[in-house]
Amino acid sequence: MGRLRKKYNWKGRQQNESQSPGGDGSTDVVVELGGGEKLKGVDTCNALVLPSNKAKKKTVAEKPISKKKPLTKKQKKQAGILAKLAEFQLPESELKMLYTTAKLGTGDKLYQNKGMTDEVEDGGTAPKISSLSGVNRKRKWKEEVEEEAEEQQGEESIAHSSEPKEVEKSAQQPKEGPVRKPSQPAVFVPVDRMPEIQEARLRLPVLAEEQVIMEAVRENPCIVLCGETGSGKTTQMPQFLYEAGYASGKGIIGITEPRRVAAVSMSQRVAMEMNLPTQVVSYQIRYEGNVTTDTKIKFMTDGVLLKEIQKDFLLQHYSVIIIDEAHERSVYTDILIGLLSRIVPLRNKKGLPMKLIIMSATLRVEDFTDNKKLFPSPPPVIKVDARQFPVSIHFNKRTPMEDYSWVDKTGGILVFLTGQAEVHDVCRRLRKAFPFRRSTTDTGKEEETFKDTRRFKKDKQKQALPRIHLDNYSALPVDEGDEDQLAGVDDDECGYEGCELDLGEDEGDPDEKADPSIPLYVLPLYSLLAPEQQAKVFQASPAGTRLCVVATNVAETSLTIPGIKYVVDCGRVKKRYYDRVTGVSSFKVSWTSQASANQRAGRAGRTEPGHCYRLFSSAVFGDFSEFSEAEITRRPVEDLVLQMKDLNIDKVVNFPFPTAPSGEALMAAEQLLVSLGALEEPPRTGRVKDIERAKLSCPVTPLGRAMASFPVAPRFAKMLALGRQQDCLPYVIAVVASMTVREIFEDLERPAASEDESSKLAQNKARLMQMRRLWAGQGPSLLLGDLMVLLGAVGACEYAGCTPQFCETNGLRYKAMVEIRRLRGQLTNAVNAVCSEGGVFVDSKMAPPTESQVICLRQILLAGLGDHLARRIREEEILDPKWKNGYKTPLLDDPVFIHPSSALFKKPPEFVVYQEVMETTKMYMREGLVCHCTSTFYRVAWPLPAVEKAYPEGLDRFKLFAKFLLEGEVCLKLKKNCSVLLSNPSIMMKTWAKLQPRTEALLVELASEKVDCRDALLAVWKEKEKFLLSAYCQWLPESVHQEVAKSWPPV
DNA sequence: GAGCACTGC
Repeated sequence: MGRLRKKYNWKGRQQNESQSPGGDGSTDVVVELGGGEKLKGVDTCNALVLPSNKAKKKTVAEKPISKKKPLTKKQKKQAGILAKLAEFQLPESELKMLYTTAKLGTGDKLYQNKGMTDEVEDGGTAPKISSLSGVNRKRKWKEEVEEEAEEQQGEESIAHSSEPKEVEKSAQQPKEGPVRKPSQPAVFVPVDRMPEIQEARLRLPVLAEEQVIMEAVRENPCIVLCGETGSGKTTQMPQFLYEAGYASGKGIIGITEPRRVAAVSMSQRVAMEMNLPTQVVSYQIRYEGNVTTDTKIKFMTDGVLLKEIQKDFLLQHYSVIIIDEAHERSVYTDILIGLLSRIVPLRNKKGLPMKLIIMSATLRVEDFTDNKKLFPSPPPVIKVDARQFPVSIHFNKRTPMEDYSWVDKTGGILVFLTGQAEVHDVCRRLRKAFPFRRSTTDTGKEEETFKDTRRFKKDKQKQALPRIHLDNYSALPVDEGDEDQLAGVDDDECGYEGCELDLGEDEGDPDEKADPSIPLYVLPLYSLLAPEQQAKVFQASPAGTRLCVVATNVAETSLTIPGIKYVVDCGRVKKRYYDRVTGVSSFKVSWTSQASANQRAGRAGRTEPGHCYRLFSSAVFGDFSEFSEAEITRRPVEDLVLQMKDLNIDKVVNFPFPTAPSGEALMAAEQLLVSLGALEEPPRTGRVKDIERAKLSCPVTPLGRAMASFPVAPRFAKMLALGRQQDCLPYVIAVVASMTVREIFEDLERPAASEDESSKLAQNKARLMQMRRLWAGQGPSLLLGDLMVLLGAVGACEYAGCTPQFCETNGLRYKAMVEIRRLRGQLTNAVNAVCSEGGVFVDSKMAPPTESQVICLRQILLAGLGDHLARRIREEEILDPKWKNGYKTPLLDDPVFIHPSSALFKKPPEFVVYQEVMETTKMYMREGLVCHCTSTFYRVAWPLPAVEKAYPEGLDRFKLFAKFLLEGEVCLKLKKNCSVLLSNPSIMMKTWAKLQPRTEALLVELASEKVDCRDALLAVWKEKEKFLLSAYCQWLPESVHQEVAKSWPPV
């Protein structure tokens, strides 16, 4: 109890008690709980929602201790002063004005108005209290005002040690003006929280550790904070830092989240808790944000901060960076940590100290702490408890290997499966097993469900699955369900071998017994599901039913469904795999990790004690890997490498990755970037060792820098960089945007929820096929293959105003189209930023590309995908009947195929370029583009058919003609001189051609008579016989001049 | 002749 009083920032935590005018403590608890209940379903916060009985008890118990006891003595005194001072207090409106003027002066005054009622006793001298001496503040906070700057640079200085030395330091610090400030503050910035918020905060485990955490922050440049979901770290850590003055100077507090929704909702949540406007607690995500010059706490997605580092490597705008959800090990998070491990010491050296706080939900932090390359002296790890309710884990006695999507155990509420198809399959089986009848409620949903069942019955029969005793289900009284009976029926239906094993386990559990008696309200949930369908899981389920969400991994991290008590976990995940050698992608289902299984289980304990049913045995669980691998080790890294090169990190191998990508992956990235012209070509001569080393440290080129400024994959960035030709940029932007956004077309194969829907799906399918043909165009536009379909779809959708209706009738995914629209906007800005005279804009009425634009577009697209070329396997090469219609690629032995959904499927061209190869039932190419190229291709040296190229306009026209003339293509008589030419004819086309008198002479003469073709030349020679002679002779040694002159003109 | 989990700039 006494301990609580001494806790760091105890005053901050209790201020509501003393300040809220009418706040009487006793009712607070009730009020708070009421409020908490209201929050149900919102769950924007990991911690503050859904107070439970347990939480209630805790609060009640805690309250008299934490509040009343420590307060009475001092607080009373303060309250007296407060009251007195309040008489002189300015009205809120005037305070607001002070707020802005204060901003012009010292940062310390900035916050006075906020906590005025609370902190007035300090009067003009801002309420500065050392964040560290906060422990003792109660005793001596007034005397210690000066101690404020005590620890300015004192990474080493200890909390309460206010030795004379330190005080001296403090005296010097203020003089330094701009250099002192935010990251080593010693102020206490009051926050005016609502009483109920304050109350709720106090229950958070992380609050109990505030002192420890803040001491660690002050003493160390970097700390690691571990706390599971429910600890409150995400919402509270920024507040601790704010109160400790880390946002009082010029620097602000930055927090990165791996998802946009989290960044937005957390900023709103924290703003609400702190009673501050969103101009002060703001967010920034890819396409939007509400950051202002007043922003002090900024939530953002990790990619946003990475882009900011490109603009200002030292992140001088920030005094603290918090990396949230670091355990997820997203690539950007990993890169950020690596970069910040270098930025933080640099900032300290510069006298602009900065703090780094890495927050993780698991204790797997060795990759950060035991990595000497990353942090030579390991950062301290602070662990915080989580306010989670216990979850009983039930393992299967035996793990069925064939199929794991059982129905009999889904008495729970949240079911984890691996993919859309499974989700829909299990949904319909559950609906059948636990029919949801609308007798008690209203709406026409019953019908839907009924039809649904019928429809799937048909489906089932089609699939020749084991017989189903449908009668058993429908006859089963809704309120008399018996688990065993149902399970038995289910056994029958699925015919799973392992079905017999698990029923006994649940017998003793009264909760379980009751489960099947309630009809289930079954909802699917996965990422690609339309948002309005997704939203259903957050709405109240119909009366008399029980919510059962059948979900993929979205429910593990991205979406938190309120009120989950039971979790059923199949123990598997579908993951994307890349073959590092061939670049082929595939999806495979595999066991998940222990950490991930525990995370899934934890979803059952958010509101009350829960249960987790694992459809695998504990032995199998024991074989799971402890954690999932870091993403960076499982995917190509060319984008990351380019970003790093742009930051002048040439030797990417030496980068302090928390987990490094493989050498192969780095090498492949470097090679691709060189081939795209983003990196300088490494030397090919010299010592082998040096050559090898140089291959992994190619510096970035100017083109590479431009590419790095485009927020898309390097291949696409290259296309954008080339896009200016022939006014193609708007098209390139549209194509790149649509290739970047995944799943543009609605999945029309998915099972429908009703007959209405199913007929609609069929209709849409037919229409989409028709539209695809239309979009693919005719004649030359067919050469763009599927990209023309994309371009057509995007153009048509935009033309129609990008409405949900248009998308629905044309089989387009609305969310994807909106994303494309925003991405087009962003790319347009990015392109204009690099090349201002371009003046590109997003045209909602973009006309289809002209023929010459199509040809140009094809070349541009090929520049980014040059190595993704495939050649049709000729009749005589077919060694296996399966190779029919197959294509050969440079890197794969096996043939690849055009996907049946491709515009090119029916007329397979000789050559195609593809975006990627994905292995499903076959190796399929995605997004094909017809391709003709000149000369030979790649290391396989395939001869490629020639293609007509548009003759350039302007001076280039004459340059090109001059080149052909010199090469002997225009007048065959000149061919024999080719071998003695003083310069290579191709230099005519070089930008520096002007530097050579002979190029200039030839060009000037051709241009003077407008000679750009053979006919024009012959016409001029008729008039002027000696035309071009002297200019041509400049290209030849004198020894042949006479002979040339003799036979001039060479016709 | 079709089957793709999940994210971030």
